[in-house]
Amino acid sequence: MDPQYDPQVIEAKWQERWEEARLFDAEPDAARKKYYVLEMLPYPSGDIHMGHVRNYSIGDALARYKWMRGYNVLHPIGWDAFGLPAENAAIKHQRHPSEFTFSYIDRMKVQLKRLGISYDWRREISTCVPEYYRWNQWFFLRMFERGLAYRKKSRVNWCSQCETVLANEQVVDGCCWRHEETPVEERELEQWFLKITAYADRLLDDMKVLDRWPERVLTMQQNWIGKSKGTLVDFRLNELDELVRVFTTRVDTIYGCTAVLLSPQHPVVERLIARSGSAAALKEAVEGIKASAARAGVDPNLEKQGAPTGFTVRNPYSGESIPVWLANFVLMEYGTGAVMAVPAHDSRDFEFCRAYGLPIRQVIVPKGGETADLSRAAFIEYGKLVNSGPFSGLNSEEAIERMTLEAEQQGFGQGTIQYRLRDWGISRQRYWGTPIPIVYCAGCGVVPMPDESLPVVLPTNVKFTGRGGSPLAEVEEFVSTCCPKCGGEARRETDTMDTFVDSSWYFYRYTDPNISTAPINASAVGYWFPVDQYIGGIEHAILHLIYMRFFTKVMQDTGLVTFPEPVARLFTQGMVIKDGAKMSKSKGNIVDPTEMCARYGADTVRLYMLFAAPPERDLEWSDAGIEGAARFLNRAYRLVARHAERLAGIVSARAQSWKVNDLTATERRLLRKTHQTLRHVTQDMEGRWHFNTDVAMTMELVNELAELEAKTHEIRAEVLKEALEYLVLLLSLFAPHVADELWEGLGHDEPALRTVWPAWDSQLAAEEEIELPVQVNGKLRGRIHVAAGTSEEEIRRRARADEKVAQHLDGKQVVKMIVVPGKLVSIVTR
RNA sequence: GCGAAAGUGGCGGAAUUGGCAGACGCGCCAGACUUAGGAUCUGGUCCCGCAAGGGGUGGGGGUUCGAGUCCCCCCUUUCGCACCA
Repeated sequence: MDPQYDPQVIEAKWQERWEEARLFDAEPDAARKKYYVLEMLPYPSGDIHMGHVRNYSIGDALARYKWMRGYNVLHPIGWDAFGLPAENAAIKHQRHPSEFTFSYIDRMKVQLKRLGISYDWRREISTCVPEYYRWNQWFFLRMFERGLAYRKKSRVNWCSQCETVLANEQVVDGCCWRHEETPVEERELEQWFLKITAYADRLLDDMKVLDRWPERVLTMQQNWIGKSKGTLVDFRLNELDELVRVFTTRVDTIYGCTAVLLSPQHPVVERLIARSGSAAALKEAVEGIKASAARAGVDPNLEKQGAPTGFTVRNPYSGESIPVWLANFVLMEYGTGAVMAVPAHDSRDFEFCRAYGLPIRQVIVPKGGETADLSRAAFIEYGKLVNSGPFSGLNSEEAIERMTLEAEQQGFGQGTIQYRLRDWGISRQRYWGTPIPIVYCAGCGVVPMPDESLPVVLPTNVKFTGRGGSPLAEVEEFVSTCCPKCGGEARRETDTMDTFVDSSWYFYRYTDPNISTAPINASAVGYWFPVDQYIGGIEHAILHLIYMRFFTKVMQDTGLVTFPEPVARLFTQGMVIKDGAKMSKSKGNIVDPTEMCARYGADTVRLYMLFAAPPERDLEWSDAGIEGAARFLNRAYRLVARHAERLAGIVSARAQSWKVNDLTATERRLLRKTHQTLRHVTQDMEGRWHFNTDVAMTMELVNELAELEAKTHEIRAEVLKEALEYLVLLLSLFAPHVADELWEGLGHDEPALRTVWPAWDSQLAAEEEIELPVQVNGKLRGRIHVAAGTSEEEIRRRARADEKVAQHLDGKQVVKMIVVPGKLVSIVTR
């Protein structure tokens, strides 16, 4: 074989061979155990980036390992192909988004293939083709039938950059998730929603199945769903016949309520203005609070502001009359849009009431009997009730129960559960997405398209003006249609679906990507599911990863699947950063993987991605670092190549056939390192996933081999071959092309992937001579060398006898001597 | 503010259960080969000290024969949530 390492030649050769051999094609096979490795599908933005490379390098190492462990491995890839960037490019260049999308897919596919990831390319899918998105429509219709897809007018988040609505999950810090500088605006729009809230409890409960998901992701989802148990209480207005309903989790504090606070958007506010003696002033106050509430949405440190309405309500428990105020921090979207202010026991109310001089009245005292200092802050913990009429003396927990019951019996309130989670708004006023299969008929109203009529195909003759509004609304042939029910004139829905719908079920489609009679093939899903390992970025913790779970639950309810959760194990990898910041065009700190592949080869880039940091942490790109990876592969290649020809015909000694005593000291040393490395990597692949240490150990093995090269004559060919073969197999997880080249050089016809992953021999891996450090009073004073299995008594004797140790023991009395087998000896003196 | 994770050489990082801190790689220093080197190879490289020795894992305290690792307090960074009533 070529003594020089030429990654470009080698990588082209093996990519071709793998493809010819259909090496990564997987078909269901009941006789074999399956393993489904999934990486998040990329958006075809035009170029792959280092984040992709990292993601796929991790997945590929796992997939290749599982193949060699005898699994039938499904490892697919596809394209999240609908979306705004293509449409924006279309507007800019006056070409169709599909042109961009497909040319970008072609281009990224070339780049992706250049990496040599073990994908079954036959299963590739693109979400923007009618054969795929018709099933989005199909799912929508199933949800519509079940009342899970519904239409309502509501205040929604509008991104002026995207020119469309965003779901709540897509708003980050008051700004658009794609445009971090663009604050979302509020608009009133008729929108389609998916009723994810109906699944809130199941999304929470089923987390117990997700025991191999990162705790962090589950916590984030839990917080997002935000379940809280509380009480609704009606306060009657004294001045007019209206109720103001509040939600509280602390009804036990209600005797300390000194005001009721309204969101400026609360519907009762209009009626208060109408009945107010100073309507103009009140109206002005409302507008002022509205404005400051809007700012509060963006600036969390904004001071609490409010204004009295001049109206009062009656506390249904105490009968007391208390004032009604407007407050900028009361959210219309959560609870009822009104809260009871208990300044003594809620820090926000405390801040508010103190600012406006409203009374602060303590009704809870600490359980232990100590006093709570209410001059600086509220006492917000549970405690014992005081000054609370008949409930005085109760503990908070008990009081909440009793007082809620009281409200129910008296008819002025009830126990309830509130969620922070809101329904998923999926309407987008854009073109490049799945048409919503609905028509509006003057006679029949909102009419779903029948299944047989699917797909509702995106028309192609669209003008991309960039003027905003749904482009489909401008396409008369699309909009005007017949009502499927009565045949009369009707108009089509012109919004398209959020692209997160596409990615909510794509991983099912991989199991049979071309099935045209149903969204998924139940028997293929039955074989391959659940996804054994999903790998992707943490940024989808509460976007994609919650939508996906929701979809599966709907699929379970419609009988499509039989399980509640699609992904058994999730891994979230860290970002690739440069100069301390995420790589981005705007920062100009992008390192192009394709360029790196051209310079160093894909194996080097991939190896570096795995070596530079443990996978869950952020990885700082280093130009010098990748040089190191390249050097290592060079060294490894040349090392194996030097011996390949001589060893090609030799049959390797699989470890078991050797008796340890048959080996020369040099052979023993070589095989020890070999099997130690094999042990480390194997154990790590089974769960810990610190690939950086796996690569480091493999480097150590190469270093050991290089060091022993001078003594090659002391190593039998079969032994050297075993060591080199195992080295190559280890390498094949991280740098598969060069590994296959070397594997072939060592005399194998089949790629390394077709080999059974070797088992380490614990006898060979064991150290026979152990160096034990000896501490005297906690300080390292000497080292002794003993054979493995030396008795403790002998170790004690040897430790004392060590010259340096003896010096430190001189004239002292040994109080204690601790021998930790295999670790150290610790002597304590007086 | 709340929650989580993290803090180790000049840098990325290692130390799986409380047991030799700094594996592996980068960088740097010295040397070899060379017309040349940003190639390759050899040696060195936590700090102070000629050495013996001493110090050292964000800071302070504690438990222990022994702490990067466990406990308490504090600081910093990153991420998530942020008036959720």
